[in-house]
Amino acid sequence: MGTTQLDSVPEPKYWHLKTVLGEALDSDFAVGEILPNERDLAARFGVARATLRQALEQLELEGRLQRRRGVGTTVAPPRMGVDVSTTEHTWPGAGEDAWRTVDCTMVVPPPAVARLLDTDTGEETYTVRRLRVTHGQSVAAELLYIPASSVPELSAIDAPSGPARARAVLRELQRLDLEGQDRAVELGSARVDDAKELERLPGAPVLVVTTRYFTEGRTAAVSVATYRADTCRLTFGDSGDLEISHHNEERRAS
Amino acid sequence: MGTTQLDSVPEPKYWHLKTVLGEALDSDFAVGEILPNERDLAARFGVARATLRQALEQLELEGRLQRRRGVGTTVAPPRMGVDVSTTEHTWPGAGEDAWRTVDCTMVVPPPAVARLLDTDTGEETYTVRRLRVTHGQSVAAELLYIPASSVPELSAIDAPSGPARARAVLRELQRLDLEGQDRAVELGSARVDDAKELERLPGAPVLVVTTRYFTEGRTAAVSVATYRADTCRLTFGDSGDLEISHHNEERRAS
DNA sequence: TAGTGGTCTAGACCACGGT
DNA sequence: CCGTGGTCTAGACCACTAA
Repeated sequence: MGTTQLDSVPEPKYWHLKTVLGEALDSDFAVGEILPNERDLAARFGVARATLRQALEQLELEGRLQRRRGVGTTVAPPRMGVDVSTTEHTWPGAGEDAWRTVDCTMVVPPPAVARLLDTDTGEETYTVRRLRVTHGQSVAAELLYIPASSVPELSAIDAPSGPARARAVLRELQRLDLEGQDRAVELGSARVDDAKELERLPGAPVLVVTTRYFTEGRTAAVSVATYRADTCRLTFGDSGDLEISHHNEERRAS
Repeated sequence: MGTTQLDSVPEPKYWHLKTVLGEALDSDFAVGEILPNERDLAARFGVARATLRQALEQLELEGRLQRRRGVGTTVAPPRMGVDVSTTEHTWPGAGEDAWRTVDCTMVVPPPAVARLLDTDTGEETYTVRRLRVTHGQSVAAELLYIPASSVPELSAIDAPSGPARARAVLRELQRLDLEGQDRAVELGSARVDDAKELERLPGAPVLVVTTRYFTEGRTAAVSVATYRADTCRLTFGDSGDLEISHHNEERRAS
């Protein structure tokens, strides 16, 4: 008889639903296929729509579903691997990387960034906006903060904004010796401006990659890049094409 | 009068709530302090409890709050930096790293892992369970999959499980030449067993770090480590002690 | 036992995308 | 215009923790 799992800890409905739906996605649906709408699905499973939505939210968080208002819920393709390795010791914008430079403004960086830059809080920095596009999709939005002291040659010119200015700042950066960089990844939620660039709703889960660029023993620039957490897998190294599934298999001892 | 924000796109209540609460956290609360309970807060802001909860969920996702059933909602400390840099070319378990080895079982790896290992689907592998503890907190749970072919010396022994067995497998691994490793990070939700180890509810957001260990041109082992996304910031490099805030400041052009 | 957060319901209305 | 997902409500009960 073996100790058959006592239902001493009954599984929440949405959790069970998520499992069932996940299995259905594996067996009965193709990538891109649209699911029945939420009201129908809820009725079919005999739960309230809010409960069904809780399950769908989890599956979306795991990158298995994509939901768009006014359209419907579709089966998401596997996450794409996005290389964020730090091996190449280059400044941002060097060579032709995957980033599209959008514009440049003078901005007072958030306190946390100011702390990294070791500038006075309230001091403005050049702030370059860039977008990372891969396979025709916007996967990340970045803000690059560069204190004026890092690019002294630029201080004379007056018009401190616009795409041309952005490229000028990047060009000026590359004249410095890049001594190193370090990187951190954490979970965040998309600010309204990032959300718009990434074609997501505000608050959507994102992976925030913070990079410090060092030169002459100090921090010359700080980049805060927000990657779509639903569609991206960040890779460090030469494994951009490996495929990680999103299944939630339980451990099965032999 | 300046162009006062037309409410052409009215902000959702929960989003506005999140902003207000976030500011209150900065100014009026200390780390560890407990907030009023959800029913009181909802009443105070004149919204339904579900709406308030949506705001709290976002703040928790950003690592600013911690909620525990039966206890209350507290202000979370800043996320801790956890080093996951790949620079040290060592096998897992070498030296004294931050991992605590728990046990070892024979498990059929999930298909995605089997694909990385290039084993037959359905083939069992040694599976070592480890826990990463930092500052007295469990921050990550790992499953290390090692095909029997990677540690041929072990195949004779019979008892294939237990902590002693786990250490034996790791010891055997370190006799191999580690030629390289690569790493990927993506968002996931905690499986029930990981959730228990991490003292979180099932489905809690986690950062999944997948590492491949190479030897002799093939993949000798694959590690799948799930880190608590609420309390951890993964660092790559020597920046373990830098502090990134979780604020959602908007860009303010000068 | 009292109080907390977690789950669930059955409605309602809104914002958006396509027809 | 209709159908979709997104937001919101006002309840209810459950699971957990601590006194």
